[in-house]
Amino acid sequence: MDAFFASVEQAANPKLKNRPVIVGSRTNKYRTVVAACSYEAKAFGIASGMSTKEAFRLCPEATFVPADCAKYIYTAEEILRLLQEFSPQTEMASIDEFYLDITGCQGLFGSFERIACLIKQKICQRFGITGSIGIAPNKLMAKLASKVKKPNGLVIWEENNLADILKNLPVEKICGIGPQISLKLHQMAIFTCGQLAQVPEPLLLQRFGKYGAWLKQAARGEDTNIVNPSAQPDLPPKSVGHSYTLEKDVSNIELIQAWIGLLCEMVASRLRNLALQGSVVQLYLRGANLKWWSKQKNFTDPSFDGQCLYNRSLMLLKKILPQATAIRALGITVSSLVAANHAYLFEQDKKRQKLMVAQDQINTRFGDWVIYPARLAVIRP
DNA sequence: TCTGGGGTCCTAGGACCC
DNA sequence: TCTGGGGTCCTAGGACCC
Repeated sequence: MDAFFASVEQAANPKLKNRPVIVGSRTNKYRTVVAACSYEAKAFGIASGMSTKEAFRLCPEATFVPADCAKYIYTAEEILRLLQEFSPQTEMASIDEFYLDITGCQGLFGSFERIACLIKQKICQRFGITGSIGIAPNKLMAKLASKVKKPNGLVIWEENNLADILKNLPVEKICGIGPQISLKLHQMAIFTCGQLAQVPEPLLLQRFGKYGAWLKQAARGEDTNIVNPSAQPDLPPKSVGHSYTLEKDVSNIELIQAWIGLLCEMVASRLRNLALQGSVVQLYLRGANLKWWSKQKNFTDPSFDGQCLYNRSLMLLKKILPQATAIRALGITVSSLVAANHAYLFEQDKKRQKLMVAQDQINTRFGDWVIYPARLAVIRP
């Protein structure tokens, strides 16, 4: 999808149409970055990942819209259903990316090009937004092709043209080659996929480990991944976390603890909602100097109780705190997730379980965090 | 004047076991 | 007193994605 979050907001609110729109994180308007921006905003030089401060410097008249993830997830799932009418082999790869295996679908809908046009037309009619489509022999190349002509593009690559297309393509255009890998490749005087494809595999294996074999394949436009309809985002997650950048750097230990407590409650309530619990707790802190510290520990006994996660986090905090002074941001992630177990032996655990259920019910009914543990009151006045 | 928040996967080194 | 070879688990950290 093109500028997905911003496009959805523009489609939902006519006042935003044809205007520069910046979608940013809901929690904090000032210390945040651009999650998505409309093409009208891109014309000012605004891009995803840029700090909102910089974005407003480039375009003071841009409209800021806090991200409304529920709206985007709903739209994405509706788009998925629409795409499934064209091929059952449809995979939702992220909130705004989909893969369709349309092998053999020509009999039903016509040529590949016609299928793509139909899809674009239906999405536009139904949601008032546009997407860009790439058609190629595999997922890696289709994704690349889809980015060539944004927005509202359609690019078709044939197998026998791939070598020509890749010959002068910068390596960093390939999905999976990020800033660090491309820097290393540049240092080896490798700048294009054509050059990368010529490098002897043993050299790549030596420099990049098993990743080297993948690099060589990718540079040749090869990709063995198949469109996997079961790889839907509703598979249970492997970790659940929350992080938060504070309005101002904080040195007061009680405030830091309270923020950790709130994040633990947020993570715990999501775990309960997913019917999961986790034994590994990771605490990470970011200092005023932007340096990160993190500690994790496996507590073996999994939990979805905010109080328990909080106590565990404080043990980790003790190990980090001597190195950190003023804190800019903090985060909690729980992993090693297993299905939640509600069979409690002891009366106190049964009571605690009832308390958590009540807390979740109240917060679901009356809004997030109308009720929370009293120790968080210092940051939730 | 400072770059958020949600994830996944991989590697390396150390502790520990047989 | 010194020692190999196989393995698992834990923790830290890096790299990537949207």
